Amino acid sequence: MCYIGEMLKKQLPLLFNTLANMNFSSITIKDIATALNLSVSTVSKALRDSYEISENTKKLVTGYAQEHNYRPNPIAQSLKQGRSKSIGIVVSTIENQFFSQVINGIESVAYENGFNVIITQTHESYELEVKNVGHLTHRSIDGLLISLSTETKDIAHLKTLHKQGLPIVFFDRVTDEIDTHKVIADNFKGGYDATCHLLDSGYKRIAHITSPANISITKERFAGYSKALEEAGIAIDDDYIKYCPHGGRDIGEVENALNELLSLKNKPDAIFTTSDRITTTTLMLLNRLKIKIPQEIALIGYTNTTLADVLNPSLSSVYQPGFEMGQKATQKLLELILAKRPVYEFETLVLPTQLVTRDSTARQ
Amino acid sequence: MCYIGEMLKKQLPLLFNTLANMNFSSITIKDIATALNLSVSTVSKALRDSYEISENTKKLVTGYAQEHNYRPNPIAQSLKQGRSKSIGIVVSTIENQFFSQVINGIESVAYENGFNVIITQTHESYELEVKNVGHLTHRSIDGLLISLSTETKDIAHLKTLHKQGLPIVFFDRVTDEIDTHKVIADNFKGGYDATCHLLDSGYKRIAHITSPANISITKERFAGYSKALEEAGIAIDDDYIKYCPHGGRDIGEVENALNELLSLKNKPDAIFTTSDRITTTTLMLLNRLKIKIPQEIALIGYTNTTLADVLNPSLSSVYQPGFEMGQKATQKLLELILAKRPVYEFETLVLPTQLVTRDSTARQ
DNA sequence: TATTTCTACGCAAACGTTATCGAAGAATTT
DNA sequence: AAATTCTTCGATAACGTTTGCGTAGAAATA
Repeated sequence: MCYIGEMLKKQLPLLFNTLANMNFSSITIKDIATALNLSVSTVSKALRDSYEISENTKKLVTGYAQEHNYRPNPIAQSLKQGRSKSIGIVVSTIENQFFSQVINGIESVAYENGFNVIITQTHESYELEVKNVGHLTHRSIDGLLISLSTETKDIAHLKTLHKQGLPIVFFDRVTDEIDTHKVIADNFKGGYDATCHLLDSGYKRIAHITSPANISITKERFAGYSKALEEAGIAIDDDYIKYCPHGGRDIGEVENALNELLSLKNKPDAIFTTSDRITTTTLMLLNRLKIKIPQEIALIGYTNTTLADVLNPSLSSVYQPGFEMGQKATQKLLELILAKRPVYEFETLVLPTQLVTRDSTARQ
Repeated sequence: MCYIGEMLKKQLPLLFNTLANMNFSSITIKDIATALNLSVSTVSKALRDSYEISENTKKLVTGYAQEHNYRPNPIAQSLKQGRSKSIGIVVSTIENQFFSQVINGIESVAYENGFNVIITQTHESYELEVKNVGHLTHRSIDGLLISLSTETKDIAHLKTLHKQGLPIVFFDRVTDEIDTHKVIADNFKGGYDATCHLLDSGYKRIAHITSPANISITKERFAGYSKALEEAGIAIDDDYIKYCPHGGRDIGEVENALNELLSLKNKPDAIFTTSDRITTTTLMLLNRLKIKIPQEIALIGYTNTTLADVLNPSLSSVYQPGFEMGQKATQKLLELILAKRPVYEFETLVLPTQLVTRDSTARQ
């Protein structure tokens, strides 16, 4: 029909390319081919340094490519090769500094290996987790890094993918039901150390506000807490254990837990909290209630905020190596992705936590 | 060659699909076509509800598709349509709560409209900014949301893309040199309000620790600071203005700024800081130096940390509507992306900041 | 010189879509 | 009954790559 239009299109491919379909990846292999009077396959092979191509034409092609800033279209490559060179991440929320540190670790390793990352957030919702995982896999990720949401009890959505062969590495909140690499902090020791520290500082009625019991970190940290109490000859009091259904996502659930603790006949003299949000929210609520820390109640908790030092009072905390966790998890995932043959040997890396004692647990 | 292998491949496409090329997007249009004895084009049109297809076959196809959980391969769609339904984000670091709040706003709007996001971080490095923008555009993003790094002075890398027609929306740290939509906080008013508050509280020697002068937010906030002082009849003292080259990325630069202020003959009695990192680092350093806040020096700063209330002392701050900024910026970007014809009318949205006064600026 | 092996390149198919066009048969109009 | 229009579908090309295979000519061997 529009002959002149077609003519122009042939002569000015670049112009029309940018104006028409908004694709900014400059020139294509085809452009190079026509410019150098070669076939696309020759150009492709030259760029990939194939033995089939002479040194002369290789130089010709790579020269022209560099000059015109050629970069292969990753979408086309993904389609052809069936892999996208990108990995999916599922965390509860990046507003949590622990997770943003993990993500920084992930990125550092991923970028180094030519992979890019796609970050999704569950906001502690099972439904969103399923949805995100679905989105990610349909965007053709090569592998998945996931920390389960607090709501997640059924992991069928992940089992299916795992069976289909999608490389998955769990970090932080893991599951026993899938056999693959996992990277976690030493949650048992974190809970144990925190509780021991409280005991050593003279506290005896130690409460525990934590995430739902179904997620791994809750159980592991609780186990450490229990062990420390047991060693000190103190019985576990169920009244002292409070669970926040959403891991502290809502202030209300922490408020309820705290109120229940404060209305006990035998009020706790110390609280050990897990999860960043629960910890900082508890601190805020205690301050709001004008309850002196640590004089009336001591507080120690898991948190990765860089502000622990400058909180009121400065907050004793269990710090997790988030950045390192991200790095390690990504390394293990890349091992799976790049493996020539199926991997059947999996390991669980346990990274040390760090107890930092500050004013909120000062000895009375 | 391997006839039996080929036979199997035809009969068990799904199995081989998953085992061979690791693509998990279940079945393809072709699978549906062969299963229903239709052509691929018919199936494609049926799925897209084309008028060319009878209701009968439409039902047949969509039924089969649902049953077998068909989902179009987004990679193939991207390649075909020249757009990827994804938008790129460039921020300094997601560890900064302000930016993670912005990102949450971005995601909320993007997902609602079927777009996914790719987040990249500059860590305040110009080099990384250029690199990230390059990566993003070559991954065929449909649009870009960017807050410039503190190091960025030359924006040639963005000008080129903008000229080529890539939809770009700036937020937070913007530039005059590119005419497009921008979403910023009312930085002038933020600086003005903060300074007025200090003046009202009786402080007179007000220092200012801020980001490099080349980025927009620095200038705007400084203008507000200046205006407030001017109205109060106080001359601007250059000795009181300190710039942190990396916006507080390194403790050292904040430490230098603070030391210089503290060694002045006429020490400031209050400090107004910009940027989350500078603010919290200043607080930490003052505490470390055992300088009483606000008795010796008052402190107010830009920060979006949810912990301002519970810092020691609780921190007066200028809060920016991060989530809303992300939402607005994404809405404007989607307008550009989805526009039928080129857009030439651009606007700059200015969102109100919120001054929250707390103990760190209490009246003396 | 006649045959074989290299060397260096092009053809064509494929990845999963979408879109243009042509066409067979049915339904409608003249 | 003949001509036209609808309806419904399929063949084909295209997006930008990669790759197996075929092959022309040069080089090496017999």
